[in-house]
Amino acid sequence: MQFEILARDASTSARAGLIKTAHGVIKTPIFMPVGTVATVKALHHHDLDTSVKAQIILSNTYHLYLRPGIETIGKAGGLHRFMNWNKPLLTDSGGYQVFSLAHRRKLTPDGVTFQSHIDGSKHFFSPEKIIDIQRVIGADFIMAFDECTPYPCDYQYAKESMAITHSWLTRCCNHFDTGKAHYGNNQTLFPIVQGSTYRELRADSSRFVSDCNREGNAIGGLSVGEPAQVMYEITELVCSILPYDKPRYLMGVGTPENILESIALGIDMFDCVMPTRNARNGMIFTSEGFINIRNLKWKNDFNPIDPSGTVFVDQHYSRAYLRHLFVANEMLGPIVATLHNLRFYMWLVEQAGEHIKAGTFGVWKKNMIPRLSRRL
RNA sequence: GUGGAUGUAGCUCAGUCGGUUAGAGCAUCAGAUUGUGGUUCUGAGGGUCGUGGGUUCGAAUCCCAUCUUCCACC
Repeated sequence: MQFEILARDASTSARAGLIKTAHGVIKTPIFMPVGTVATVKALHHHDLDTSVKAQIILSNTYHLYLRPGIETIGKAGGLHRFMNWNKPLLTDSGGYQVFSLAHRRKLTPDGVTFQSHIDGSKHFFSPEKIIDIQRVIGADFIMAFDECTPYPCDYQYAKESMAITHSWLTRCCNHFDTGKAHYGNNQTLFPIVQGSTYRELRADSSRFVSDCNREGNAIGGLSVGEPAQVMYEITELVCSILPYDKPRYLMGVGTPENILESIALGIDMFDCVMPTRNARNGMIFTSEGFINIRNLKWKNDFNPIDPSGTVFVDQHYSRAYLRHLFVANEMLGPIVATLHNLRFYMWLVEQAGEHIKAGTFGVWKKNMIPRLSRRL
């Protein structure tokens, strides 16, 4: 993996660049659609590629490990071949899922025992095992095993949790460095900064992560319920410590507003379920605000879904029709909404990149923020 | 015509021995959703208990009349 910064904004810490991987080049800042179980729900690959213009998608170690199982992924020749997606992939380590989904989990310094949310079967994840699994999956970007602390989180717990995450990180790096990729293409391991909302812990964790000297770094444990202002303050602090010349990935963020604000703080990579999950529940994000397409006020609105949208469904279908699809519980509703929302998110980060290169990012962002967060 | 059954929210139905402000599912309306358990989750509006009398401290509930719908038999 190689990272090149092409331009930086004068009025903020935003930057635009390129990440080169074995499966293609990614323009940053980038939004990565979430495809938890080796599918971006509601879309087939052709639309994801040519309509959404996704450059990289994210999948999940915990989910793939439980189903279909690592043996199947290995026999397929890795996840790229299994799902026939030839662009870059990133896998989350499963740290987040073990704590948000699994039952009866038990955390020890060695790792985590837990029961599957699918069938209750018992499993054990250690840093070494998570690396081994992600080697078999074979994504271009793989994540260290961590604990994502909840919010609020008391200081003592956050400190102890961070210490465990750091020890796991050291083991992840050692195991990663003594192994090699299975399918000939290089993989890169991103460590994750934790430390909850405590500046002192976040600074410690940022230094620890920086000292791992990996090709890129991630920030975890944010957007878990804390006020947006707290998230921005922590992100700013962490970005001031993480190396400037490596990609920074803010995990799990966020709303369109969150993304623009975080780009301004120096973040290059994002992933979030919001555009896809909310699409399936009828929430449409646009450059003029967001709409709940199920609302009665759209019943006889025959205007395009998004007049300024950049994907064919935006002009091809009316709001009244999309509302009808949702009210009738037709599967085309979530398909159209997901296609729209993901393309909007991609458009948003593409625009951010263009404005950074043109030197107009600060003004553009200031103009966009109040429009993005209003309800239509 | 006779006998039986039926009637409670927009729909389908609960409602105990007569006892607090008559409930549920669906539908409607609105809200939520941040490293995806999402056809999900939360909330709201909606009632002359067919109608009219009666008994009772108190009736969706018991009694009488009447109307509706359905079934059976003449």
